[in-house]
Amino acid sequence: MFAEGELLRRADALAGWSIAELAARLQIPLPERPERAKGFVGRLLEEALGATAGSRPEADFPALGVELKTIPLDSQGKARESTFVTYASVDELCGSDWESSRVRHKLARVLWIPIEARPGLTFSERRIGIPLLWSPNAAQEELLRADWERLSEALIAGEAGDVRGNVGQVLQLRPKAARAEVRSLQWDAEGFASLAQPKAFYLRAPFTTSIFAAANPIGGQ
DNA sequence: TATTGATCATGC
DNA sequence: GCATGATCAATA
Repeated sequence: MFAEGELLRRADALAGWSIAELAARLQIPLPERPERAKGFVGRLLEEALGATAGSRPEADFPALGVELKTIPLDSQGKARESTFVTYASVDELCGSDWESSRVRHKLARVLWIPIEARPGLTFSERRIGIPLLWSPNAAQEELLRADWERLSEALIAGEAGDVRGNVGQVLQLRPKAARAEVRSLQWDAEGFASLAQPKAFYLRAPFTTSIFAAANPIGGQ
């Protein structure tokens, strides 16, 4: 396994490539219907950088503790989408605090790879940007912790897991399932089971935008 | 048009 | 079914 610096160097070397060019170099065919290939760009970058976890519940680079995330940015550097972090299960949140939470561990070290995005762009037109190796600063971590605690409490308290996506300043809980009617077994604080809609933590787009803005102040490229 | 809820593909 | 990777698309 290589070091963090080597990972960043490899990611830097991809900047300027388009998604189509990178796919061609890796001999990976482009999806015929891009609108149905939601995870394609993320998997392509995993492949390009040698991530090992695949679909296993691990960091993408276990030896480094680094999580790889692609993020669609528009021409102004604004994130176009929220960022999936991890599933939220009531029983796991019950005995957990922020320090030991999966959200904190997932976000402890993230290699962000911006990908040009705006409606109508093809894979040939979507270029890879300059990567950012990030850990939350004190202010960012405080925002995340406050939201995580609020959302966790709300999820645990909610009888049917009725926390909506409008709660949370930088972090939110949203449904995450193949279909809207999917329900999964959850246990509450007293150990009672119930069926609830699976939910996951997401980073709100403005927060992700601010990560790049802070790292790339006005005037920087 | 930004946000929230829903969905698509893949590998066990 | 669940966790990985996200983006689509209806709604507010």
